[in-house]
Amino acid sequence: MRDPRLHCPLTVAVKAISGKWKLYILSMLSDGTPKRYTELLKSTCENLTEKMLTSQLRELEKDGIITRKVYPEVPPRVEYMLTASGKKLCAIFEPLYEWGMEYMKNQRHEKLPWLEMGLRELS
Amino acid sequence: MRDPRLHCPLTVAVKAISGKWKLYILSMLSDGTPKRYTELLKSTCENLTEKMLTSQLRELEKDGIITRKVYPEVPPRVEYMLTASGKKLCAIFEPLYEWGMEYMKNQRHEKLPWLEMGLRELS
DNA sequence: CTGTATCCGCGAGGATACTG
DNA sequence: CAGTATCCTCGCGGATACAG
Repeated sequence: MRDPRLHCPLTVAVKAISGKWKLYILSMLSDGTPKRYTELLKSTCENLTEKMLTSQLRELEKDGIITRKVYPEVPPRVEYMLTASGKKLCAIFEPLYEWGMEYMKNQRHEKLPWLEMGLRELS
Repeated sequence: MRDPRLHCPLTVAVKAISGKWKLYILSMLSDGTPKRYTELLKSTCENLTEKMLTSQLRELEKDGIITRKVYPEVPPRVEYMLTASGKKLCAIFEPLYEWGMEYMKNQRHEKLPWLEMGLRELS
């Protein structure tokens, strides 16, 4: 907490979504239906490892963006979903998404199979 | 460009503002008046080094978010300002800023001298 | 099924010195 | 004034193995 940038709400907000897999997780949860651990782990073709998924989920939970619900069953079941704060956050993604579209057009990134894997458009 | 996340406009947008000093620079430029190199370097109490400032400015320029204008004078003068794209980006910061405020309230980060140094509120 | 526990490589970011 | 050029540190993220 020495870094005075962390006293800026804007910086804090950006940091909260800057983890490598956080946008992916958030986009998965943004449809409102709870998702299980394995569900999140498997629905990306990339090698999102268990350690990474867990660490990102823990940070999002600590930041009050998602909730973690454990069902006392065998085998264990854990579901993740957005909090009210997390839903507000996802709502802000829309204009950012639009900006990113413009950006990519201008930068002429290679032809766009953008959303065909994992990262879905936020409704 | 192997990372398929980079095909997602949202991810791309967040990456574009994720450099350590980019929000600081953008907030400095957001009032519309051009800023000189030294001006940006000095107006933070933290040790933002020349190398860091330069690299962040270069990336923002490459991403079409800011422009760099060199005046052929002695001593040299260089001014940075937001592009149209950069202004659109800064406009999106407002809701993010608001979200960050709520976040900080809930997290009870230490009492708030947030903006007293460097990072100013975006108008 | 849903996680920890280690170990490690790599690259963003930092310190310092030098320059047109 | 407005930058390069080097070198180095540090921790994020990845690979793999193990556990309740």
